[in-house]
Amino acid sequence: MGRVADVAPENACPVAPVVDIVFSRWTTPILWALHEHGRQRFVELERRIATITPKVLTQRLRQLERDGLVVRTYYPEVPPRVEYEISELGRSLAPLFAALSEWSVNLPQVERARLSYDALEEERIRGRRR
Amino acid sequence: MGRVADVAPENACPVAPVVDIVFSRWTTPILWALHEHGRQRFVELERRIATITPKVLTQRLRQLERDGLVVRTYYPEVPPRVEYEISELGRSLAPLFAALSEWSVNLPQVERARLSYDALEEERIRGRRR
DNA sequence: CCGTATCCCATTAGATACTG
DNA sequence: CAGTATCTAATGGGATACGG
Repeated sequence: MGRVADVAPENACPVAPVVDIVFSRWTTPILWALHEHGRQRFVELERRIATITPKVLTQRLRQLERDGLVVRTYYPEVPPRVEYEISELGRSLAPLFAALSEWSVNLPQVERARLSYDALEEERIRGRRR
Repeated sequence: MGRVADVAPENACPVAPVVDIVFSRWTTPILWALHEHGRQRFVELERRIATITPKVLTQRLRQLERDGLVVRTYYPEVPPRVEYEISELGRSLAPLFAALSEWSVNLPQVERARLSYDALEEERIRGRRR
């Protein structure tokens, strides 16, 4: 038996399922908005995230609701009112978001790494032309 | 001045840039593999991740290298040898990965939420047909 | 207000073949 | 071994219009 090939794909990276749930597209700003500003209506989220379209916002909110991270409450008034809030399970993500936020102190270092890499790239290309 | 509209898109969610860097597609299993099994060659990574194609693996490794999270070392031998390892900056992600790993205890709860949601959906649909 | 429906386009990934 | 090149398939998101 090999040391590598017998690792099932899903066991290769145990944190992958969590990433799929929490960091799939658009979910971070949505969860962040709900986490920071509490219970709010559809339009508020729409305005806060600004670049998101209602279609996509709906899709992602449904997904988060299905995963139990967000609670949707519908008030059958005229005009209708819908409010979204983070669930208890969603709130349990707080340490994760805190870790994420703390790591952002390293963003300048990433930026420097990129500049350095791009500079070397540029040099490599010019070297080839000679 | 509004309370919502004047928030710049990039400030709406301060952790978004970190997510883009660390949790873009395929980066999690790659960083995990390097974090868990240390310095290793291209083929080893390829075999470990199994479902990734060499093209995509190359693309993501280049991105991680450019962002300073991974270090690539080329040995001009025949046949050529290339080794990848996590950088110091990459290692600073450890607490983040730990938080992720800890949160995975909640995966069963997510699964239960999904089953519950789907059951209600099914019921709603059947209710409509009557 | 809170979405849905439809169409279209762009990015990304898979398949496959090939090279220094 | 460590990639690159090319083509194609699919997924997802934007624009727009409309409905309960």
